[in-house]
Amino acid sequence: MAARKKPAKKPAKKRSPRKKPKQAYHHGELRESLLLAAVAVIAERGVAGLSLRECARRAGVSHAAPYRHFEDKDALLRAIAHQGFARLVEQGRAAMEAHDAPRDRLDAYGVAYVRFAIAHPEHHRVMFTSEFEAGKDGKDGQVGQAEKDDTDPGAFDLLVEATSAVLEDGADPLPAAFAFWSLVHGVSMLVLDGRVPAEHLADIEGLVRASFAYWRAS
Amino acid sequence: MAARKKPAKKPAKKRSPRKKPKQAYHHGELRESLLLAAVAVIAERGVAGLSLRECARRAGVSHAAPYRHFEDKDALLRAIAHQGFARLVEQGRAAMEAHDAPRDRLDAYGVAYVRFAIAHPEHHRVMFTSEFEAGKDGKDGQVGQAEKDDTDPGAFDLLVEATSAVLEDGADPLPAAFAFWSLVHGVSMLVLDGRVPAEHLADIEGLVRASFAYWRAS
DNA sequence: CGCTTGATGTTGCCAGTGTCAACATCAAGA
DNA sequence: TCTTGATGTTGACACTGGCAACATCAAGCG
Repeated sequence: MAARKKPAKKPAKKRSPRKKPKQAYHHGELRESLLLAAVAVIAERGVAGLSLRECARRAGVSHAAPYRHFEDKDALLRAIAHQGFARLVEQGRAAMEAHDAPRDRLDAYGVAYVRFAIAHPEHHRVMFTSEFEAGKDGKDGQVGQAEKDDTDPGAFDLLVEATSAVLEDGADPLPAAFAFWSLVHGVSMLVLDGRVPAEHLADIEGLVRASFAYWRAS
Repeated sequence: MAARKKPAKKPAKKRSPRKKPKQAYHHGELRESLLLAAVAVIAERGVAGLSLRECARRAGVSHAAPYRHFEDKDALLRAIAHQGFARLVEQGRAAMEAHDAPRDRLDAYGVAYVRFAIAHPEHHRVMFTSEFEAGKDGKDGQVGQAEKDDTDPGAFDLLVEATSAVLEDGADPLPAAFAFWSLVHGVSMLVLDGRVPAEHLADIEGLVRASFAYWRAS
C-alpha cells in the first residue's frame, strides 16, 4: 500500500530510481517549513545572508517552490516580521497579566519586550530592519500606521493601551507610548549589538528596570 | 568641493594631446566617489539594494575597481558606518558647545543624535544594521567594545563623557549612558520607521524633549 | 633614457541569487 | 473519467560578489 501509484504510470527518465517514498511530491507544510528554515538561516548568516534558494534547499524542495507561498523574498521577510510581532504581543500580554497596577503592567510589557528581542534576535532584526516600506519613493514623506499594520498585528496598539492606562483620563497616550517604546527598543538594540557587558545579561529584568529607574530619577 | 587638492606637480605636460583629458585611466578619488555613490544607492534602493557594481557604474569605473579600495562589500558598509559615527560625533560636539550646564549639554547631544538620524537616514541605517559583527559565530557570546570601536570613532565615548558629567563623581556612568542612548536611539528609530505623525516632524527638538520630559516626570 | 615596481583600473570568469515561464503532478469535484 | 486549480519542478535570464590575469600609469632608479 505504501507505494501508491508511483511505478506504473511513470515510464519517464530516471525519476529517483528508488529510495524512500519521499514527500509524495506535495510537501504539505511548505510555508511553515520555509519560515522555519529562513529563521535558521538568518541565525547562521544574518538577514543579508538569507536566500530563498537556501530555504528551499533546507525544506527539501526545488528553488522555485517558495514562490507558490510567497510573492517574493520581501514577502517572506514580511511574514517573519508578522510572526515576530504576533509572538511579541502574545508574550507581552502574558507578562502583563501577572500584574494589576497599570504601572506594573506597563513595566512588565517593557521587560517582556526586551526579553523577546533577546530570545528571538532573528525575528527582532527582521521586524525592525524595515527596508520593505523604507524602499518607497520618498515622495510622500509620511507613511503612517496603515503600512505598519500590515506586519504588526497589534504590538503597538497593546503598548498604547498599556501606556494609556497609566495616564490620567483624556491625556493623549501617543507621546508617552513613543517614549516608552523608544527606551525598551533602545535597550534591546544595545543588548543585541553586544554593547552591554556580559555580566548584565543574566539579569535582563534588572537591566531594564535600571534603565527605567535612571530616567525616572533624573 | 575640494577640487583644488590636486598636487601642483601636475603641470600638464604634453601628457595628453587630447582636449578632453577624460579620467586619465586613474580616477583619483575613487574611494570618495564610491562612498558617495553607495549612500545615494542606499537612499534610492535601501541597504539591501546596494551593490558594489552599481556603485562602480555610478563612479564610471569597471565592476572590479572597487576592490582596490575596499576588501569587500562589508568593508564598504563599514566605511560608511565609520563616516556616519564621525559626523555624529562632530555634530554632537557642536551641539554641546552651545551649553554649559552638564544636563543641558547632555540633552543637546540627544537632540543632535536624533537630528543626525533624520538628516542622514542612510548612514544611520548602516551604522546600526550591525550585520557585520553580528555575523560572527555565536560561540563567544560577548563582543565588547573592541570590535565596535572599529567603526565607531568616539560617539559612544562622547556619550559616556556627557552622561558622566551629570552624575555625581565616582558613579558608574555606563548604566546612565545606556539608558540615555537607548531613549534617543529609540526615538530616532521610530521616526525613521515613519511611526511618528508628520506634524511632529517639524519640531524634532520638541519631540525629543517631550520624550525626556515624559520619563523624567513619570 | 629605459627599466622596474607598485598602485590602480580592466576584462573574463565563476558560483550563487531573485524571478519568471513552461511544464509536471496531484487531490477533488464535474 | 475529465477537468481544474494548487502545488512543485526545470530551465532560463540578468544580476551579483569575488577572484585571477592583464593593462596602464606615476615614480624612482640605473
